[in-house]
Amino acid sequence: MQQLNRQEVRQRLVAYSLKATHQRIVVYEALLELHGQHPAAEEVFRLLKPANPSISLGTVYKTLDVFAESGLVQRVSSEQGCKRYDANTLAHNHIYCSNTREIIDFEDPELEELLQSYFQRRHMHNFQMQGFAIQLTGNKIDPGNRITITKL
Amino acid sequence: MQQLNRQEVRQRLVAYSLKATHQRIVVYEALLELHGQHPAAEEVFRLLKPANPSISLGTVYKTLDVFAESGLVQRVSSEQGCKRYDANTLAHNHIYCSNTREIIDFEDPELEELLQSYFQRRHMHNFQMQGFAIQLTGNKIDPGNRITITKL
DNA sequence: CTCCCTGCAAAATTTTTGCATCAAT
DNA sequence: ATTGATGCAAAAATTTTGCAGGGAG
Repeated sequence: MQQLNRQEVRQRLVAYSLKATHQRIVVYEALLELHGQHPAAEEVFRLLKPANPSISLGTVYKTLDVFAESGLVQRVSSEQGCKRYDANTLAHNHIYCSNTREIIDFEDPELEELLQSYFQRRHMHNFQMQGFAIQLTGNKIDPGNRITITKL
Repeated sequence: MQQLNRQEVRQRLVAYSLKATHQRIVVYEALLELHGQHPAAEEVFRLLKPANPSISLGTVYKTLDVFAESGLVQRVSSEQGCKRYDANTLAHNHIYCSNTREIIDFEDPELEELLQSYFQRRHMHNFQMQGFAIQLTGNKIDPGNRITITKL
């Protein structure tokens, strides 16, 4: 995720027709900082609170909801039973690790292209497709290390 | 989803090393009946309760959890922030409708095969892949009708 | 008979809501 | 100045837990 300064965050909020309040700015910055972790509201709040002692948990909930509705961030599917968010609206593919319960983004342009052309050859009746995503499930061997994918 | 009688449900529970209690049987039957709806615990409970007035909501929660841990049913990813379950452990592909908030199963053997062979040509470092799933997002045009997919 | 499952109710967790006040445009 | 966002606290919704009694193997 790219690094954004205050001014850029402001502009991005405005681009999504959102009032650029201080709380919204810091919530969005927290999401950027927690990039790759797909945090729930509570986790965003915990990160924010020390530097912004006056912010309230309710506001974080409301803000994340507004962000998701506006399309500024994505709600991420999870099996954990709580709402989780991602500032990266481009990467849609996720790896679920059943060991560590992590949700890990991955991008694979070749795979996207393969699916793109596959779905172009299908016709959906009564459905307007907006996008697709792939999820891999499995286990990290070494929980402390990263997962990498290479061609054979 | 295939129709199962009591005896077959019993056998299936036992096959997953689960004691075949009356509550487990009716919870599993409810999941079969709600096939395609990916219900949360509460919805399973509502369906069950009239015919089984003595069953408790807590038991439904525990039972669904036990089912998911044993592999008898799947937890289904959702963006709704509650745990949802599916008795169909074969179909992994889902369509999310942002209009109706439905999660709709779909199977597409050709697509599975395509992905299967794709992933066989990749190597995952530090990850043991167990399976993959595709999710389509979009909108049902007519909420009252089914979605169908055909080749062009 | 034994062990695990169940019902119940309380507690914990997560999320939403109402309202007076405050701040961004 | 206006409008909508915030903080706070209460309420609602969801999920977990502890324990005494009950039922399956």
